[in-house]
Amino acid sequence: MPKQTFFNLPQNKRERIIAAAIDEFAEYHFLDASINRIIDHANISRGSFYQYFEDLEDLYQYIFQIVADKKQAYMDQHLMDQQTSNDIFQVLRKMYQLGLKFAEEHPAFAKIGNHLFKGDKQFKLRILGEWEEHSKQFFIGLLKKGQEEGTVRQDLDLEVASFLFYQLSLTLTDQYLMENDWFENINRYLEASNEMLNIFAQGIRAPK
Amino acid sequence: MPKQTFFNLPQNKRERIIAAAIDEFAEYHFLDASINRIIDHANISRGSFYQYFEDLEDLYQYIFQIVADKKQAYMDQHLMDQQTSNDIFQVLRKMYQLGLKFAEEHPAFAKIGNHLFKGDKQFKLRILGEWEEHSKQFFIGLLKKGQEEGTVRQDLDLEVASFLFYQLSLTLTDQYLMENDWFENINRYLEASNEMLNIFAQGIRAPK
DNA sequence: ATCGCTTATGACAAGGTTGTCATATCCTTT
DNA sequence: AAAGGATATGACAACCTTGTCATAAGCGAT
Repeated sequence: MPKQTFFNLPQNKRERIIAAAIDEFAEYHFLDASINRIIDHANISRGSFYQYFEDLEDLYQYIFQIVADKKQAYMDQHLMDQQTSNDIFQVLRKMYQLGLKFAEEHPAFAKIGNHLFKGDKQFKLRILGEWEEHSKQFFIGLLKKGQEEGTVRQDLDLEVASFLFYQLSLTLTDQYLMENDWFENINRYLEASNEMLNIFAQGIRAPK
Repeated sequence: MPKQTFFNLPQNKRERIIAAAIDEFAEYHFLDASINRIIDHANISRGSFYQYFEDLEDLYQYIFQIVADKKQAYMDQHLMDQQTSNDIFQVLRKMYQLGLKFAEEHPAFAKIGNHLFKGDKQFKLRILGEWEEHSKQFFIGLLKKGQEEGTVRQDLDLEVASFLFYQLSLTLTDQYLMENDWFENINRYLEASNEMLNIFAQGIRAPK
């Protein structure tokens, strides 16, 4: 957590620092980020930085919390507005869509997340803690529900399917943020996510 | 390409340097690798390094070529030994399997490739050139053949399916090399790759 | 053994990084 | 206005990085 001094700062200065940090962490993984670039960009002195934060990781955790909150709020908001259909295929479709749209609307935030997921495993664990495990369990729960309702094959390996859904949503966002890697534009990515879910749906659906 | 001096070296010294470089590039992406660590590990002086190589990228390209050749040979060898079935699902299954087994048998090599695929896009392009595009076209060709034979749905978006196959093989290897991320051991990964292909197969197969 | 080519060496410059600290400035309260 | 606490500053040490270069050592042929 940043020191009290940071929160005493005039709003505009605080925001300048936050903006500089977001830019830095969007471009570089935490382990490659530089305090020098941040203080240059934010126009504060080296000494000040250490008056506000313990070190770079202190700042990173603060920024990452902002990102995580933003994404959480985004998902909550948009998953609500349309009444949550009980169809698990609908839920998954919506999640993929929202993931991509969040990346489109908040590329810097998305890039920060992306660096974290792609980069050093130790660091990822330190920042995310149990989050990834929860996420995995969420997917498994969703699929289990599908099995109980009879819409998902009984013999499906839920762990594997959950791996598929989770990893592919990360890959999709990653590729999108990479810019013109596989697909041309956001719409093609949305199309692709849809088609992928069609494949999955047909692939895991119970036979009639 | 390394300078002539390097190739004039006594074999054992050359191999010491290659081994040190492989270790370094297996642990760190090229952009994070350090000449200092390599020369320490190889027990040569700083000056010697520059007598053998233009710079670190010169060495990297040399090492990467070794890795690429090794993998190519591995694939060729094992795709041959069992007569190549014409079934595209069989081919894909075998490719996933071999990818994982190569990573198991040659973890350092696999890690080097992995760093390349996960890391900086500019650098990846510089090293791989058109390779990724060829790879993509290979998958598309495979699927197109399936469509012509009537085993793959006509309305399948081949670009998306190809994305799926390509990215997932990378993800699978990546997760395996990360050690005990999703699945416990190599066998569980092989199982997972099989189950994933079952899902895909059912997902893209033409209706009877 | 001396000449000459090849190889080896580590000190060095120039640039980057982080964290500290003595000093200066600002601002509020008295 | 003066005192005192909070904030700002940039020089500095310590450590890393890369690439160069003058010098030294090895080694084969004459």
